Amino acid sequence: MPSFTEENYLKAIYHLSASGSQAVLTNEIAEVMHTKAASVTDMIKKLSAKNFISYEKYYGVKITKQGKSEALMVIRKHRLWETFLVEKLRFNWDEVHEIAEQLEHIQSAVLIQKLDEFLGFPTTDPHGEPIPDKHGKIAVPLRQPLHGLAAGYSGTIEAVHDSDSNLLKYLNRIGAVPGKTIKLLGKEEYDESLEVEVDGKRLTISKTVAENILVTA
Amino acid sequence: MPSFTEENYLKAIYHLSASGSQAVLTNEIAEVMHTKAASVTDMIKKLSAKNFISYEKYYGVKITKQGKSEALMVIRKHRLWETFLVEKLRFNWDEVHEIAEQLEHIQSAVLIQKLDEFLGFPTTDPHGEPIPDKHGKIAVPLRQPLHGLAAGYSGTIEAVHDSDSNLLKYLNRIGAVPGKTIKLLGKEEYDESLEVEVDGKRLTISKTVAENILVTA
DNA sequence: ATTATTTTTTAGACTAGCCTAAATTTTTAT
DNA sequence: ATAAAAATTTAGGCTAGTCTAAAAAATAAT
Repeated sequence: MPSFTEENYLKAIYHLSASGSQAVLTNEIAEVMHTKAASVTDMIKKLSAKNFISYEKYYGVKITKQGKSEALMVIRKHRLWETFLVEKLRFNWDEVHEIAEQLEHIQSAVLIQKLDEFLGFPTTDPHGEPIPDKHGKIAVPLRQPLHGLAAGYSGTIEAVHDSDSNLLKYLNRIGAVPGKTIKLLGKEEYDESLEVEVDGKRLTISKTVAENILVTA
Repeated sequence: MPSFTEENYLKAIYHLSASGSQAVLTNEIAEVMHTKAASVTDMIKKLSAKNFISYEKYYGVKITKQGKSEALMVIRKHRLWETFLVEKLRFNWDEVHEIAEQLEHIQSAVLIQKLDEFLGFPTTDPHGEPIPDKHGKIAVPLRQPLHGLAAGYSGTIEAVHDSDSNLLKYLNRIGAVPGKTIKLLGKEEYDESLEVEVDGKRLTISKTVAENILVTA
């Protein structure tokens, strides 16, 4: 059974593997884990010995089937708990990430099964991210950052990145939540900010924000 | 903020303080923590430095106001989560202890407040134990082990000790659950087993079991 | 193609929490 | 009252996870 720390590393490596199909680099892991490269090297050796990743010195890391399965279970737990917190305990969507970071490490298969059932087997979490099923199967969402849409086109908001509370508060305020239609009216060349329409209202959003809004065309 | 381990030690010391009004001994702590006396001495020093306990070498340990408050918050969380698991997730009462041992360490005051509200501000957990309120106030239950009742008298079951799954399964089977009336028909001198009546049925229970059933006269 | 820079790994050290073995203090028994 | 036994503490060592500083390898630049 992996430790809390091992689970967090696996999650990070899984996410880094998803974006960018190359091997994952030590410094990339160090960055997202807010730790130093030397610490990452140590952990890499441990995870490698447990066959969660394959590792070649100075080259990088690839996640194994077993490692992916482990990571997906942690992600499943995280997203189910987030759903619980919002749907049942009436948390706002910007308040749940930190708490779910703790809850995702609770060890009990039957707990997660019962929680899933209690929630009515949800398929997405409050930020629109797909919830892996009990076999670790996850729907591959077809979507792109709002920024990638061509001017004049509309999209449906599928998901938003969940870890920044301030971003989520802002998105909530402007009504940019999953399910909503958003129209890209135009791009400003200078700073790549976007002119958009949500809920019949026109507004300008920065490039940074646009990159965190995921839409389907 | 105390670590998981520190919280577990504090809980143990709190419980040991409650029974027996003396100072708590190193070996007593070692026993309930399933650890060695040397390890306990180390931890005692740490908890003492943080003013959760007062400590005199070779004499023993007393819990401070601050330590008691900390322990009561962990107990509050444990009992609220147990209530959640049984009431909402439909766990049996003998399956929740281990999971609550993990959940009790989740750090978020607002989570516990919202959980409490979600559960309708329960005052006792599924085993009949009182749940401390958000200020750490706990109802002092008036009760005694069934074993202490005089022959011929009846009592209402208030609570049962929660940590042994097999005991709980057995108590459930014979109907000895909180709220029920139990009558002590007689004691067997030889092995101190008890003849009792629950649900109109007569049965014999061992001394060990009787000690774990807490009744009010 | 050789030097400079960046990335990664190794070496050595630290804290938390645990252990065993030995020393010390307290308690019990004679 | 002193010896024996039990309880407790100290000393030293272990693993997990982290760090800094230095060494080694890979990449980029001249």
